[in-house]
Amino acid sequence: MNADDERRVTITVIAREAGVSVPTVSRVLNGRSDVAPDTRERVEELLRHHGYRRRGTRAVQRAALLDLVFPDLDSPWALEIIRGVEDVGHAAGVGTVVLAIHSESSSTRQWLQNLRARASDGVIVVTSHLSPPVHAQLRRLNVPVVVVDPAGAPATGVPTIGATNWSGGLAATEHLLGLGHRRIGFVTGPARLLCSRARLDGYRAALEHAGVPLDDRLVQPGDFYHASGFAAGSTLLDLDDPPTAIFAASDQMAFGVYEAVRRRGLRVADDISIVGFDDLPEARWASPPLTTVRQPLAEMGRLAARTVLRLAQGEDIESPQVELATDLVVRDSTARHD
Amino acid sequence: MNADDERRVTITVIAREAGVSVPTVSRVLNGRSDVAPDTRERVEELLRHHGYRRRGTRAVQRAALLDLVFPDLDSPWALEIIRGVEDVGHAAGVGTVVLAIHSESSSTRQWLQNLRARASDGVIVVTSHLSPPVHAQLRRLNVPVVVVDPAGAPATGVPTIGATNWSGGLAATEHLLGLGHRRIGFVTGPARLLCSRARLDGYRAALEHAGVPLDDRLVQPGDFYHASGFAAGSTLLDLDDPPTAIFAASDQMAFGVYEAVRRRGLRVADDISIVGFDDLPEARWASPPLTTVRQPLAEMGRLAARTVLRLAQGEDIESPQVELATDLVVRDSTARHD
DNA sequence: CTGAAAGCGCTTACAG
DNA sequence: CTGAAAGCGCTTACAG
Repeated sequence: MNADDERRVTITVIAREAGVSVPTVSRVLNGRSDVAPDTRERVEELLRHHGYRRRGTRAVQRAALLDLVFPDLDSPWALEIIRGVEDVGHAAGVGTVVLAIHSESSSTRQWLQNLRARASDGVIVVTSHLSPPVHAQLRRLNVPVVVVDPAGAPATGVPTIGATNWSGGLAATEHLLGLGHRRIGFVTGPARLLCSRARLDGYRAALEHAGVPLDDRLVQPGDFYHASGFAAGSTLLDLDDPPTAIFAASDQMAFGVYEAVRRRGLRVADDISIVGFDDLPEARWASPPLTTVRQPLAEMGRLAARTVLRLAQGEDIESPQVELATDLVVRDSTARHD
Repeated sequence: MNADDERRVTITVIAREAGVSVPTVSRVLNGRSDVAPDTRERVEELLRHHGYRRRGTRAVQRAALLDLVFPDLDSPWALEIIRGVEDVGHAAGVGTVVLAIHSESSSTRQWLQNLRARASDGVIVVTSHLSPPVHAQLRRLNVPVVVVDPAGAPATGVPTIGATNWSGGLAATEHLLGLGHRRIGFVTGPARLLCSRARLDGYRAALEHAGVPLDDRLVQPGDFYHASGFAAGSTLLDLDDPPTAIFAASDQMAFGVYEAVRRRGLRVADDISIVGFDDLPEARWASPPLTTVRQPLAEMGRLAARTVLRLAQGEDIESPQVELATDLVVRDSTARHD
């Protein structure tokens, strides 16, 4: 970052190359309306090409900063990602600004303004979608964006970092099949999220491959949160022909299923096997410790931070769409069924 | 923040008042060594008095930023506080920079430099201690500091925000006594932390008041983490005369005790009552849901953010040392013992 | 140890 | 729509 800082272009350079005056470049930068379209375009092109970033006085150097944006901060999930990003940022002398945009677009506008004033080096967006105008604005400011755990099809040109959700769903289900389970319940995530659909498809693929017929009643909807796991687990357990194992598409929902099991005087593992998805630290603390599909959340955060910092320095990245491997972690919530 | 921004003093003003040149003030600001002691003192006094904060060009206005410093990001605990701080910061248009300093002092130095470049408005330190030189440096930069959950006696003049740990320990123990328990185990936190000692004293006070003799073997050491809860719980359960209830000084340790109970083929509540401390979201997700002492972590974060922002604006705060009320939340992990 | 001078990157009136 | 001019707050040589 340092060597680069020295040779960083200033608006003086841009102005010279564009054949305009310094104030004109300043106006483009500030999104003023009183600039001729061609002039604006020429200047913007140059800004982009040089990777211009505002620097105060020569002496008052910019502080390195990274924005990490969550839809909400209501899951232990978020902390794992924060940890990964902070880790890499910290080592690189870059501060991590954490924020939850909830769903208000007004706060997004304010954030963009703040981000601009801070001259953030990059943005990491988790799960959520930023609207196209917001993406356009970030592009204008030449602030690179990386998406972690993309909710849907990624915006063109935006690198994404996810996990192999389909393989994870497959592995979890195969684990249960391997233990002799044939009636396996599944608690889904929100259908609008790509990762939910991939996990469900992995579950289905495993059953199909094993020649186990699909039973729609065994697939219950959830939203990744605890309460929905409890509800879905209750429904499954109260079926006339209940499953002998339940695979929940998130650890939190798996804990909800635990409680549904307990309420019925049953025991996890002994009476019914349960598998989760995420491998939050909580999975190890559950009683019994939860068998789950590990998603390397901290590592995803680390990779996202590294990627966005490289982009900020104008370096190329190898691959715009990355999926890190999931990994089945077998603990004590699953047992053989004969 | 806006009205204030306009009348914010510049180094030119300070220089004039101190009867020195602008470069001299600049040197003091940057901690250069080549300034006469009296000059430095006079200038620093003035800087402090005016609440000087660096501002780029008139136009390049500062971005509002807050630093939230954790020793580590390894507990769900941290997320609750982040949430509270982010909430208030966000509403005020202030970004929240989250960081974990682990224990390396080298990273602290780099952070200070970064913080200075960012012109952070304030620092919230959680649990950990900042060394006196660091405090001095922050004072020089005129950056206000607030400590959340103070580890020990607070540095003079630094506001702290904690919880009523003693009352919480008392309430939890009284709850168990009220259910008829007489042999009540206790799993401590790290002895060096103030909050650990307060919780233990609350436990002792309740027993004493109830005329229940203290038994040292019922008090087992822990460090707030899961593994220590499991170990301490195991020790307690294997006693010749085991307790009928265990109060763990953190939720995470309570979950460790859950597992020790399960491993022995016992059932939480039915066979042994368990109480935690914190009321992390996880307490609700445990099976059975955990009876625990609620610490309003998010609220503590919110108050810390509000306090530091007020200090940043030169406003006074009512009370430098605040303890928010804890609250016993009774769920399903405790039952009557006859 | 200190100041006068020069300069930095940027922005806002002010003209045209 | 654009530039020449003035100015901002700050810093770094350069002298003494």
